[in-house]
Amino acid sequence: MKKNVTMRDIAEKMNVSSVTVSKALNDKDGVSDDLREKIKTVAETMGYRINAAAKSMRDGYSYNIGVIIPERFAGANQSFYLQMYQHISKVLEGYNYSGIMHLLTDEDERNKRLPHLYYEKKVDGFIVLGQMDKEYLKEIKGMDIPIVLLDFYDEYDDVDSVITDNFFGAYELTNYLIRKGHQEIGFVGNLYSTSSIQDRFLGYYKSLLEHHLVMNPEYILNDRDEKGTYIDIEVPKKLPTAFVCNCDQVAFNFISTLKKAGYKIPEDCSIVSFDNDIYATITEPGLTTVEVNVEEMAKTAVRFIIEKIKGNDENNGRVSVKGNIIYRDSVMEQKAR
Amino acid sequence: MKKNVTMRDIAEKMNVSSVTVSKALNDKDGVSDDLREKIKTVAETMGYRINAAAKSMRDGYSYNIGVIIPERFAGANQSFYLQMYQHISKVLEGYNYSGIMHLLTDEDERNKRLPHLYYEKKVDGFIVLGQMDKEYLKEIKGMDIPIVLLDFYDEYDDVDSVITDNFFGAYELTNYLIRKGHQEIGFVGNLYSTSSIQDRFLGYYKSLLEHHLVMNPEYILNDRDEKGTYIDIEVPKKLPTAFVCNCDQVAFNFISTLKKAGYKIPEDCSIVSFDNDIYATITEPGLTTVEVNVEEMAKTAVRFIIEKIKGNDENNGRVSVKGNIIYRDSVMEQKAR
DNA sequence: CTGAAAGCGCTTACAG
DNA sequence: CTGAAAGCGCTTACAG
Repeated sequence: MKKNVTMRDIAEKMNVSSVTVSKALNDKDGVSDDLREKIKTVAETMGYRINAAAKSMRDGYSYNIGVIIPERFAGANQSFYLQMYQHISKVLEGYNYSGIMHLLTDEDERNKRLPHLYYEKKVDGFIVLGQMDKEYLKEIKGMDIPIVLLDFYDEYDDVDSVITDNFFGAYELTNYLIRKGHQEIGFVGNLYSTSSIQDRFLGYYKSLLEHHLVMNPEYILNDRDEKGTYIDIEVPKKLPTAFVCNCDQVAFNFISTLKKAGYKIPEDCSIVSFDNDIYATITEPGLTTVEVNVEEMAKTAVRFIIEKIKGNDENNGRVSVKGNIIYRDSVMEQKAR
Repeated sequence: MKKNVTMRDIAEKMNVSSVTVSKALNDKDGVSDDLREKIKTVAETMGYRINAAAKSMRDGYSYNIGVIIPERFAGANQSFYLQMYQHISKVLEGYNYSGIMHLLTDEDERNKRLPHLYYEKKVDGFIVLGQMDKEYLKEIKGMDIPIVLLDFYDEYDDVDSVITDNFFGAYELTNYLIRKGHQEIGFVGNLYSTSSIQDRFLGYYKSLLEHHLVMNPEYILNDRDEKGTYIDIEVPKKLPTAFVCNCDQVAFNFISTLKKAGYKIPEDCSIVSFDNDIYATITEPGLTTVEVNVEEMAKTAVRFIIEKIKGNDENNGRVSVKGNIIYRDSVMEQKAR
């Protein structure tokens, strides 16, 4: 098998020019159909494969997109961003692009060191996956290639971002509880920890307001410290009839705490949450939860970045992708009392 | 900010040739230290970034490695290969390489369609992550670039592979049970399903043989059908005092089955398993299990592929990476009876 | 120590 | 419909 078959090799073999070969293989005008077919056949036989580097150099695109993920979001039990990357990678293939993952270390983030992918012009744009230091983000925004933020947004609206509709998801989830007859509903999550939790809390709150239900501060439970480390959740003396938890893992922890305190789920207290990750299925009972539409988010982010690369510099702003409620057995109909 | 600063731009600005700029920036001989420093400074100021495509074309390397993962191994609850990819990607960066994930669809696998990364010469080699169809593998092996198999091996020894030491891990795990006084030890896993399970079974068996303990066929329990779908595990009338499960998830399922049958773990039956994934910690009690050394496996696979690309065509054969036993609370000392 | 020339493999703009 | 020329940005081998 010959190692490096080039267009010129094919051209020589067929006594045509390499220009004609290029046109034939790329389905461009300027070759007769007959010759085109012949060239394609010979190319196939000779095992011709295009040289991406040469093409890249010629037209100035690398056909690669960098996906920046802060390393702290890619730990052993956090597969969410890895799943997201997987979808991105898959969607990019459909555009003839490749996705290159870049794990951002805490150190590089602190020292504002941009990915080597940037310094080598190895990518045409970046999808930035996961909230990061503001100063670092500013640095990222200073690059002269397009970026799209994924699963978080910047305070300034000058850059596109694709996020889950946390607000609306929690709102729908709470509406569902209310339809099931619940009037006293708590929330579990540290409101000062992440933007997602805040939005979920506010969606929950809006639902309460809309139904003229009271938000009882004693039913707003903290689940983690400022650094994000989970803490023991303090169970109030008297329980509401339901809780909205900010994520499945916290729901899992909380249910185990409630069980130890002698409560039965969902008989004594209904629980709903967010993510539909593994914790939603291993909890007894299974959790009614909002599934994030990872695929749709990936598709949207990729579409935006490709558009920008193609030169369409329209600002898409902040786009929310709606999740779906997955119904399981953690909610019980509440009789009026 | 100027868009595309090239070496020539720097050269013109400084009244030297682009050859000199190239030498200076690449720390090659042939430039005075003084000039070198000046060039570097100017390059920095002008925001020069090397063009990977041009470099690639020149020296024939893409500085990319493809990582092929069969799509069925990258489902929502299977983050193992994604973790592995993440480590590969990280290790590659240290070699100035990038890892590009390619998800192999069942369809492409059936039709023996090679990754587009290959047809575009976009990668210098492939790490093949996860067992796949033999016919497809043959196709892969027919490519004219280096490959390394990761987490599985081929029946022929002509290609390098890096695997977990399943055999030795299960052997050590069983030895541990025996040291704890267990004499009747079962195994959970379909022996005809995957090579990993087989090897784990054989390691378990060797430990029994070495200690002159009987392998009771009634204590070898099936956990899945031929397609890999988990089935209800049939609990034997009389239990041995311990079981080696082929993975944490199965241990999780099995323990839940045993509990429902009224057994207490580890009092009535000790359990050990493999993987140290999320199931090892959510099981009550936590599982004593073998942790796969993902990082070391990634390092080894990357080292092999880079060596091969650099032209060292020494055959490394099949290399096993040892795991570590993580001790938790699923094993109880067994008093002699 | 410095630089002119050549070439990596492709594609576009232009001439015939 | 076909092809000669030029150029993308770099680096190596060679000449001075």
